[in-house]
Amino acid sequence: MPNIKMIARKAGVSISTVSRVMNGSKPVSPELQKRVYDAVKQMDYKPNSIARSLILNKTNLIGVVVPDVSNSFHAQLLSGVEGYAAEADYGVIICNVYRNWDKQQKYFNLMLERHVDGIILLHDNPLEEIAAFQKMSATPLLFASVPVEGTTIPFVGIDEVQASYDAVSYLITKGHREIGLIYGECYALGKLRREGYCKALNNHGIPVRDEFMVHRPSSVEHGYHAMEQMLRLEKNPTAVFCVSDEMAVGALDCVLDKGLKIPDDISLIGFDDIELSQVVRPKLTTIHQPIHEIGREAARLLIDIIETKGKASGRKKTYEISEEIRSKIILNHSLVERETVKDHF
Amino acid sequence: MPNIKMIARKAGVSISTVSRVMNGSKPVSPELQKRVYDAVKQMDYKPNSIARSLILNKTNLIGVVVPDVSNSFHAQLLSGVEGYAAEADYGVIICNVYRNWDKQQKYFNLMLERHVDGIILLHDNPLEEIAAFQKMSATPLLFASVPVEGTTIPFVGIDEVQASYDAVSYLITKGHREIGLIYGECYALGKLRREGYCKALNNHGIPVRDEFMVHRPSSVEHGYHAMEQMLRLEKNPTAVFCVSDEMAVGALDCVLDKGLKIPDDISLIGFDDIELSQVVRPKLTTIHQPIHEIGREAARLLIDIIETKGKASGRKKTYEISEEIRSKIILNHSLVERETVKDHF
DNA sequence: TGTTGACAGGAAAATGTTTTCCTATATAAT
DNA sequence: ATTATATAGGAAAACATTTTCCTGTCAACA
Repeated sequence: MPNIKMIARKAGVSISTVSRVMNGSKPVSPELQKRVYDAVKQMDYKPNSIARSLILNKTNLIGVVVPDVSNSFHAQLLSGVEGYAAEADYGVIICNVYRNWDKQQKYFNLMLERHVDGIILLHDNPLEEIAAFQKMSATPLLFASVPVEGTTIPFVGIDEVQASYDAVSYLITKGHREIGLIYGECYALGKLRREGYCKALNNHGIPVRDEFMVHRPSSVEHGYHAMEQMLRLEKNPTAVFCVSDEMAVGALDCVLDKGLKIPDDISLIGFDDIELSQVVRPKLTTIHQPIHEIGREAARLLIDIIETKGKASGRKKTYEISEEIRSKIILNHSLVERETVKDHF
Repeated sequence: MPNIKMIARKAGVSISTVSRVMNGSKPVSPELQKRVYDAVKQMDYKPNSIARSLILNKTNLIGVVVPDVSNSFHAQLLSGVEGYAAEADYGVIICNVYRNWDKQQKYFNLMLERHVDGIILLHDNPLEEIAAFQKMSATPLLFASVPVEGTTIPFVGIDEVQASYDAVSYLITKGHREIGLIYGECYALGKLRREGYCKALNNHGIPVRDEFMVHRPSSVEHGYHAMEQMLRLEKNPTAVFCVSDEMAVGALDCVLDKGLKIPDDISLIGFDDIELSQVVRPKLTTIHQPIHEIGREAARLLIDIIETKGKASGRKKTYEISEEIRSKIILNHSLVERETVKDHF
């Protein structure tokens, strides 16, 4: 692979000139420009981004810390991130923590060593770890899809409690009054979605009943078990709100296995609108999250922060303000009616 | 962030000594070692991997070129890759070509600029592009899950024709003689799986009929349409082999929509055993690929090649041999019987 | 005692860029 | 004509490492 020195020699100019031509960082006479371009083309020169990174202190790399890439939701989000990042000439490196939060520390160190320009977090990190990280490095962080409370770290996602509220209100509108909740163990998400659930019940004068709320890790299998537990109650709910489609699918399986019909015996509503929900029979009514879009916006905002931060290294004031302004992006959710909810009057 | 110089100063030793202690590249007296370790701990020093990469000409980064990360199959494979890579201290950067093969070129350039240590390809690349790439750089390549013919590039995956053969033989064993094939547009995969299909029919004295083979891009939706087309035949097949679970799920949907029963009216068998296949009703009988494992093995083999290559830069002979030996890893597939295939005698 | 060898550790080169600093030339202004 | 100014372009520093080369000390051996 040719390097800048070889190009300089071939074009009969100095190294500086080649650099200037490549980056347009200072005017160069047309004559020399041409000589350089010719040499570049002939030798198929590509600047070594490592050397660049070293001196510019910028890697054009962002890290995505993801609980589990093989999970449909995360994969889709990741795809959104990658899409925008690629357009903006950033590379994406993935840190799959396999829902094993201990790995987090290892990955944080890795990202520090690699001098990633920014990090997108896809799960609710313990705030102490975040704080510890921020103490060590100024690398911008951003939460996507998981709104962690008690931090000023930028966020992009949807209004979780409103979305849950909408889901449950919809069930109520359809005449349901005994409404179960199956929610996940993710602290941030679980709490907010449960909050929306309770709020909806309260606003419609329906008492919140503890036995109607079951709480499991988010997965198809746990959704199944959660529903099993729910069906052991003396009186079944007529509708169940599952806080993720994964769990909803498991719950659906369980209901069918018990010989009950959906939506005739029990209505079901999910959350996320992942691919699964359209494929399952009956098709799942659910809250749609613009997952891909969340990923894209997350990348956009993060890169924005990275670049304004870079520019403003002299004048700090302006940067902080502009970051503050755009530090929370809430995208629209929607309810998509499919086949798992039925009137109940 | 502290650098090696600061550590050296703090420990009262030379830069070289710090480096030697960090890497164990040359013996250092216990006394100085301790001084260095203390300084490292106190200042929380982490070697800058960029500077390292620059001088060692090694990034510990591998690229994965993936048609579509949000696709369940690819996401799972990626997760396998990342898993092994992380253990071996490699980072994974993703190149999502969105099934848009033009982006390929852009990504190849990007990887060259970034000096990735190796690349895993997850789709059947035009061989000319590969050849062009190899002309420009010695970066090791590897195909995972897609066996491209006519190249010596290492491969990790399953025996595609045998697997298809097994699927179709299974249907035949169950008494089916009119067996449809829905296969994808991916050239390498489509060709091999079709080959297995034909071979199975031939070996059992069943004529291959053109109208029983329909050919569409691989997706749920296209699976649906493919099945629609198949059902317009004067005489329907009694069983259909879909060359991917995605298509099978679409096909299943279509059959159900037409008011037919699965497996009573039509048997269906898929390929891949992605998450979907267990969640769909009836549950899909399919060929299981060890997807995650393929990813892991791909990463393992690639990294192996990278490292032996690095070591052997002096003596080239041994490297080439050892690479040749292990350049194709075929993992075991299996047939998983679920609910979409029924006897037909 | 003098010579050889092993070996710990430092100085400096090398990696491939960008950018600062400087020089020399050309243009404009007095 | 002389000075001032802009500007094209080169030399070299800087980035954070690893590694080669060298020096000096100490032990072993003749």
